[in-house]
Amino acid sequence: MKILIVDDEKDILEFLSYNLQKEGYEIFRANNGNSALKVAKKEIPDLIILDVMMPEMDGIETCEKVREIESLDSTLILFLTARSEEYSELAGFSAGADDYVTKPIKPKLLISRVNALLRRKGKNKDQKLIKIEHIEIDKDKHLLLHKGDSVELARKEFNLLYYLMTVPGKVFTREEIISNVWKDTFVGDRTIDVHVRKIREKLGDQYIKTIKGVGYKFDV
Amino acid sequence: MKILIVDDEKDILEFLSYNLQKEGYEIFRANNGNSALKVAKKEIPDLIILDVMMPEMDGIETCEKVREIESLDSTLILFLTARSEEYSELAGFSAGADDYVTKPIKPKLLISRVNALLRRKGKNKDQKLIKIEHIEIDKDKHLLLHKGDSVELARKEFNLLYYLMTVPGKVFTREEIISNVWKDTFVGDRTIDVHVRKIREKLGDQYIKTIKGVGYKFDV
DNA sequence: CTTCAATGTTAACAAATTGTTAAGTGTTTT
DNA sequence: AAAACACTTAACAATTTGTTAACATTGAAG
Repeated sequence: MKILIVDDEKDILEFLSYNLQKEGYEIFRANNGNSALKVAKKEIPDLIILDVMMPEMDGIETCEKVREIESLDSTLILFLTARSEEYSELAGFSAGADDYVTKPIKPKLLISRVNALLRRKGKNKDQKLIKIEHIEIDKDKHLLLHKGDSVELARKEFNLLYYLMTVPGKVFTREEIISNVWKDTFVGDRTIDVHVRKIREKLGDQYIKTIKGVGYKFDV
Repeated sequence: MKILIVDDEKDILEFLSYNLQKEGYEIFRANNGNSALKVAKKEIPDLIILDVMMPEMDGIETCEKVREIESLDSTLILFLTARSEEYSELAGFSAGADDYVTKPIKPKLLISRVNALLRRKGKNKDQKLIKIEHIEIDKDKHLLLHKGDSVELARKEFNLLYYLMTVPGKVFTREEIISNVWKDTFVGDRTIDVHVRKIREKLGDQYIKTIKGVGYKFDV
């Protein structure tokens, strides 16, 4: 698993490299947007960790450019941002980010987010059982456990939730959701909302988060 | 272990009976295809040794008819054939044969083949016993125990329940069920429902659970 | 703080899926 | 040969699921 870390501060670059290397990831670094794009094209990383605040080309802009590169369309992007910065979370997501971590960085949190994001790509590729904190979903058994209790979901609700959980933290656009959960049938936008609502009714509101203008994501 | 030997030559019938009886098998005989079918239906042998070349109904035809009899679906069939005969090995196997021995018969070879075939059948015996809580199912003995009481299921009902119990909790789609329990015959969707209903009638409703839009699963 | 597009909510309706019964056919047992 | 049993299907009932329309609410941008 390759991770490209992009930050203009050497200390942070060091710090993140060290922590993620310990987890067994192969690390590449860049200290500005242009260099990041060059390395990314060459190495095709599985994940890019992007500092939002950088001189010249900032994280948002870099993200947008990455998203225009076809060979990188399965690469995930995670933003680092200071809580105080004027960049809104929304701007990041609508630029195509999959997740977001605020500075100051807590290594354990970051690593768990990175692991969650990359869950699908490694040996767990076709994993049909996903556990995230106190939520457990088993596709084969069509079973959803919430804090130990079994929760019954209808087929579409189940498939939708399962799809969101395949990459926790990642924002799925409506387009992605429709093409994956509905395959070939065409349905209106409100249909997704209704299903999301039904899942929230049964599981609680906190798990499926709406990113207005972008899509939905599963997060604990 | 019961073996039915079918040949129109009395000498061969004698010869084989003698040799296999020595091995401890219970032997039945028939000197033509029709008589073979009659005996087989009554005795349900574990193995049928069939001469391919017989007057009236030949071995291939007899084999095909045996394969149509449901109560004989776990019976093995071994063909005897002269090397010079025009019957191809392929024809035998596609009729549903499990093994093939050419004449002239070498007793040692035949016995070792018979032992091998029946050992394999016997071996599966142990693997085909599944216990889940207070339900116990034994495929070879065709036996189902529910809280210590024996419950009688018809063949298809039994096979269906057994199949669901091979992976408790897993949801099996109708497709999976049909291709595994019905093999090559094509039946309507309602057929599965009816069998499920009959099992529920005898065992109680709680064990086979319907996952609407997905399939059925066994769960305690 | 107002505006407006995006999303949330509800209830009604449509569609899909499964359950049930009974009847026909074939097989096994008596 | 009759009776009992097993299997399948058709027809219909019951239930669940999926979708939409209509309207309410939200929240980001100006």
